[in-house]
Amino acid sequence: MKKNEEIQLINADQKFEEFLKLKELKYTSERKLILKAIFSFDKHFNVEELFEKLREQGNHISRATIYRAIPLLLQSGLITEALHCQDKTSYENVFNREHHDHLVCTNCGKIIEFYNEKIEKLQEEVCRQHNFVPIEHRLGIKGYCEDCYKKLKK
Amino acid sequence: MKKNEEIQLINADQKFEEFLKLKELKYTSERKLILKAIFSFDKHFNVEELFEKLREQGNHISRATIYRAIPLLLQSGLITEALHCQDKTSYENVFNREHHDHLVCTNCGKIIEFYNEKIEKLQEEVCRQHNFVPIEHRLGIKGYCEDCYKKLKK
DNA sequence: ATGATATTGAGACTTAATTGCAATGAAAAA
DNA sequence: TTTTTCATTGCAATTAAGTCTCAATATCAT
Repeated sequence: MKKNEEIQLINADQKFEEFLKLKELKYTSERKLILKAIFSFDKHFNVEELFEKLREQGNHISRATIYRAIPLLLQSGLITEALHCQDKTSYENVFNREHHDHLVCTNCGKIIEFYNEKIEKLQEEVCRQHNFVPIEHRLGIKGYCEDCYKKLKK
Repeated sequence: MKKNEEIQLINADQKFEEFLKLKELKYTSERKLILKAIFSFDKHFNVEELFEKLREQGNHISRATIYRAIPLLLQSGLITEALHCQDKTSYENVFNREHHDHLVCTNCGKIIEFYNEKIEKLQEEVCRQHNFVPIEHRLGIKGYCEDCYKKLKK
């Protein structure tokens, strides 16, 4: 684990602990290990991958426990549900990362992240117009990445 | 069925037929009935609702057939997968309807549609910057609608 | 250290979605 | 119109994600 990842994990750990305390829930060793495993992914993961990763790390934690931890991690804001790419629900570690939106290539699956300040502002404006209080948003644009488009044109 | 709905159905019918012909597939009576049933929904539906609707209309069409028709309808552009609101996958009839994005209340499930020209343009710009060719996009903002926010504040 | 209670693991269960297969039906070819 | 081909259908079996139950266990406030 890289140095800065380690620091992030410690901070995430704290945040999760505070969240759990607030809800009068317990910060069990299983939950600690799950959080740690999440940080060993580059970014995206699904439940099955998380289960496998934990086993690799020598910790057998039941799927049920993982499924039960997910809503807590979502609520605490440490992860979010990722763009519904294929079949399985997948999640994204978003702790201490900037918000961003996605361009998803429907051909090769490549994901390009982007952030556009103006779009963000306009969204806030739309919410105000409808007296809507936003929590989070997700913008996904499906299409063809440069390489795939070239291939397909041939 | 209202007059304009009828006309839309006829056009959708044509579009679906063309699509199937192009793929050397058959436009069966079952597929016709499924399309008709979709048009009798205000807009959103899921497979179970579609199955029920068909039964109400006196047509017993098996779930398998419906499940097999869905990808074709998606590919033909007559429907799209709707914002993943709760558990079941739901779809949206988008034939001849203006594109729009969604505000989704996480408390009561209410969906507010909106369209913002500037956001659309900015998205196109982002795509150009990344040499990305968009097919479709989806923007969903989760949060609290006016009523629910008032209730929660109390 | 103790006790109240949240949490865990295992496996049964639920439910959405897919698949195999024999019978059927659409539509191109004759 | 009839024949022929092969996509399509319905049913039931199957898969797979996710949830639930319950006895045993672990956490944490006191």
